[in-house]
Amino acid sequence: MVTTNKNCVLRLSRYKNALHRLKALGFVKVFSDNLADAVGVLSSQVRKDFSLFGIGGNKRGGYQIDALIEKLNNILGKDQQQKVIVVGAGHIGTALMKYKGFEKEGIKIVACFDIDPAKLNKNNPIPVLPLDELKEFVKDKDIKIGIIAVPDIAAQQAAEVMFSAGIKGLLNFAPMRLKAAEDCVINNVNLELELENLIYYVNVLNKAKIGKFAV
Amino acid sequence: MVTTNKNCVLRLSRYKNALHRLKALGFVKVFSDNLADAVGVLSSQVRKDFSLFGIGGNKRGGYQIDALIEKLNNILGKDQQQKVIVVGAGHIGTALMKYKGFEKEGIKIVACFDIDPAKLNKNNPIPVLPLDELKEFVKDKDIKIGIIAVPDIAAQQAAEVMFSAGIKGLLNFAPMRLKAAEDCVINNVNLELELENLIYYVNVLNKAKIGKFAV
DNA sequence: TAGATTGTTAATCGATTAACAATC
DNA sequence: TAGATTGTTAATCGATTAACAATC
Repeated sequence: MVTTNKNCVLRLSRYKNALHRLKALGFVKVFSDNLADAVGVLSSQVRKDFSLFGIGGNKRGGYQIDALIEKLNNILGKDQQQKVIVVGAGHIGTALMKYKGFEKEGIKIVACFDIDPAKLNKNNPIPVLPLDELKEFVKDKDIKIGIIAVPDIAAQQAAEVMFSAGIKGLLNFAPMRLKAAEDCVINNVNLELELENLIYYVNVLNKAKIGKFAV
Repeated sequence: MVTTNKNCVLRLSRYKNALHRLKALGFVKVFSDNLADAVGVLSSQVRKDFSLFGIGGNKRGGYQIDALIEKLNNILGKDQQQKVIVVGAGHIGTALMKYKGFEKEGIKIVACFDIDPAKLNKNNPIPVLPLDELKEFVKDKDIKIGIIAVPDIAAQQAAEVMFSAGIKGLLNFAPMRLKAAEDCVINNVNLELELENLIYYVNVLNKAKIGKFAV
């Protein structure tokens, strides 16, 4: 079997975004070379990625942008609106509910759940409901994707409630590794880790520079 | 020169976090094997990572947890508090300012900057100041790390203001690639991309399952 | 000492890049 | 047709894993 690694799928998203920009500029077809430039990879990488997903172009004619966008949208599940729930109506959960960027990507946060009665609000545009109601809601609406925005201590339990309700993919903002149920995927967004990593590289660059002047 | 890749540095953070947990459980020393279990890698990976950074243990005696934490903290720049600024006092910027998780990692958001006068607030525990004041503030306080939490259209300009003020590392929440200044690092947190990627894998798993039953 | 663990070297694995035949 | 571009195969590169000598 052919291996389609995670980076490859991430690149598909980037190609898709670049294609939208190129289309907006009036382009109708594109070569692997153009797309490579737009995304910052090599053209052979583009062609390789496409061939892994069975996406073909025309020898000497490149790729039709519209058809290409459609194929990528299909692969990435963007041909239908994706409903997502959030667990945790704290600062991050609330920011995500209010964030406008998801809409244009066909992603809609349809509800938030919390255990704190003070945070509940049925009448919000995106309702904030008691965690008890999660299971029924998710089953009813056949939701597959959830976001964890609770404190780390509550995260594993939140994950288990979500898995038992039928959620298959989690985006986890709690700074800890969660155990995934069979057949489920977890992507982690660990802000502390990102900043810590950034600090390391800034320090390294800084030391390299000081070293350069000193030597 | 030895290559210390990005994954390796991320693992150092994970080792450090695992060591804190082990220490809290009363352990004083640890073997590469234990640490590997705790983080979910192989013991040879742990020893390799340590050797890349010149961290040694005792043959047959493992590693002293306290000494190891100290070395990792030193490498990761955690021996001093790291001051960070945020640009953009929107939903995400505000959530980050209120987020409690950074403190225990020695990361402190010291100010936020925005162009919208309505968002300014000098008297906040974390003041929200006009973008005009960023440069002086950053130079004065010798801040090296910044977070971009503005809409994508404003992100590149925000980055340039920050670079020109002396910021060397950016955590970028705007869903677009930014051009980094020489000697600067950018880590991207692209929420749309994370969700899109998650949706792909959930669909793949789902199709695989249906396939399994159908065949 | 015997047994266990490190530190390093060699082997493997997987992803990226280069090369080029096919062909439009 | 000649030239350009795809699609695929082979080469390279880098990271992970395995193996094992050194040694506590």
